[in-house]
Amino acid sequence: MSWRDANAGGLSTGDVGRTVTLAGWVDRRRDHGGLVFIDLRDGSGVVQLVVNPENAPGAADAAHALRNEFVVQATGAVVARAPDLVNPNLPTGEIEVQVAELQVVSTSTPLPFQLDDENVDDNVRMRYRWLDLRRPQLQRNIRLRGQMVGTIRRVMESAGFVDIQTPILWKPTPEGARDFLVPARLQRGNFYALPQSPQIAKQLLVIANFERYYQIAICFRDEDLRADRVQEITQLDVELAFPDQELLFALMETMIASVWRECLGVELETPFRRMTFAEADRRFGSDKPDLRFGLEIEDATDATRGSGFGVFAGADAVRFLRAPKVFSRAELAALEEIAKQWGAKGLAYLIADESGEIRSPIAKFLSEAELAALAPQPGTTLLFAADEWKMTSRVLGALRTHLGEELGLVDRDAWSWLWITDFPMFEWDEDAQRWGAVHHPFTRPAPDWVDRFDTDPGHAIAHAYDLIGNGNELGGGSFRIHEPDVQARVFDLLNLSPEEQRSKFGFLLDALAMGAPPHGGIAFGIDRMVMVLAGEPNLRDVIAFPKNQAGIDPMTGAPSEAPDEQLRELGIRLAEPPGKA
RNA sequence: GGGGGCGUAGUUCAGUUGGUUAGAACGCCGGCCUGUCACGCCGGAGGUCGCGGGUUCGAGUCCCGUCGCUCCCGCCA
Repeated sequence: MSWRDANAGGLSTGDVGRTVTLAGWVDRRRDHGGLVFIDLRDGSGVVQLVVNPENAPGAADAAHALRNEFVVQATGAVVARAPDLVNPNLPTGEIEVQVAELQVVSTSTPLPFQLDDENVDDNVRMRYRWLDLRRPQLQRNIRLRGQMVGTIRRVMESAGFVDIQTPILWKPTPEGARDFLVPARLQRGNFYALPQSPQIAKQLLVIANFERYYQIAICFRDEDLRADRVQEITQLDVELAFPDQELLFALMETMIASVWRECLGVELETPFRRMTFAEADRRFGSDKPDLRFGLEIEDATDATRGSGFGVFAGADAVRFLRAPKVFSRAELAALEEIAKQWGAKGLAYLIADESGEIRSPIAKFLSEAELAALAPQPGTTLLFAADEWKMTSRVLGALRTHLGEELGLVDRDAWSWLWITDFPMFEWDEDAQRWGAVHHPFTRPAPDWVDRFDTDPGHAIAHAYDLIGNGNELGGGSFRIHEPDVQARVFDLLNLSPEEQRSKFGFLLDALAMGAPPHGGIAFGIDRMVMVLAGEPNLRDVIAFPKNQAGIDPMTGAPSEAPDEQLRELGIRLAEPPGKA
């Protein structure tokens, strides 16, 4: 006997007259005392079962006892509904199944929350994730994710990339995110680390003559969490020998376009737009601008050089956004809060109301010429940041993103794809008092910087790129250093002593010295890609079994304390009693 | 490490200037119901108001502390 010979959601008027056996979950039961209606749900959708005690008394008895989420098996004839009984809200609403036999396969206790309740606390949902996952929205997200990964694999395979797994137990890395450490029982006192990315492993594979490598890899970072940040992320990791940027970009655009075509039926326009980091910073105050709306940053530094407003006159940069709205006092206060959160000292504004009248606490300090240069149009508010250039970018970039959402400027039907190129290579780390790599220390300088990046690290440009989708950093990569001496010079600049270079990256330097081809690649955040694909604001809703913001899995209770015996075996003694850090 | 928000029934929430027995909806349980599709109608059960302390004749409400969750900043090569 088979459990079923049809899918609930797959039935249509073409099946009328067929006798089918279905199995699935009771989505809802409407018991009229005599007639009982059951919405039967399986992975394909929902269909209405009708149980009539006159035709099937046994089935009717079973039907009265049904509750939500019971698992049932039903056999009956597919019939067309009378025209006045058609349910236009249900894809299978033109038909129903007249039940002849009905079996309860499995019962359910009362549910901790209603599956159709959109607003249940995340932790309750995660605690009972198997229920949460039954909701149509999560079904869609998780199935979309599987479909996306399938598409990616097909595209990568057909382009000649070889899928190679790299170790989960790897070597702790000195730079980058905090490692998840794993005690090594066989080497007491020593630790593996879970990989933050297969970066070095994939470089070694290409050096090993696998000229096109890819992997769907899980990467671990022990950092604080956000709505769009989790500890274990899934990456599409790609590397190729003898790289050509045009080739790589085209391959990745094909991959993305295939995903959007096959998963959403959307044709993306390729090639994607490109912009240098400097241009993105200047126009949008961001290295991941959302181009589904305009609202570009304007520069008033020169116009306010001799301003009567001291803050403007003395600032390294004066830049502003021209928001298409006359904000209220309360709204301006809220915007200033956001600006301050991002590091601004304040948020100067200049309102031109509908009649063109200027309202601004700073207007009285501004000359006619300054006002003319700012050219405020009626019905707008100019929002100013006056600070060091970097801070004005940061603040106005954040405000721009906020206003894009808040004022409904974002075109919801559009897809914004953008390559950002020519990133700076190094960044001065104020705390550590040394240079740090913007991308990672294996990133190659741009061709005209290879010889001199260490003489002017503040201006050196890296051969690195990001792919931005709807304002999200979905992918990032670079060309790598394949010359041991160049790699050593980067390590020197990053203040790694020769001894550290040897102990931490000796194997990489050795490999680079034994016939390393030029190589480069890219990695995409699969989770974020699904998030953008599905239009989900929360990363946890595209992950089957996520953890909460404290890194706890409310379902399993992980992480949990280790028994003393286990710790002894590992040679570990807790310096402090278990608890929060 | 820091800032904002939240914490009342299984779930989502309301709860007035501090005042008698803390409410609603959904869910759950029982009964009725042969065309519903968020079925309907009648009845019922269900609460350590996160926890601890304080003020008060009296605290869900005010004060202090604490814990948890969430969003954000730092951090995330």
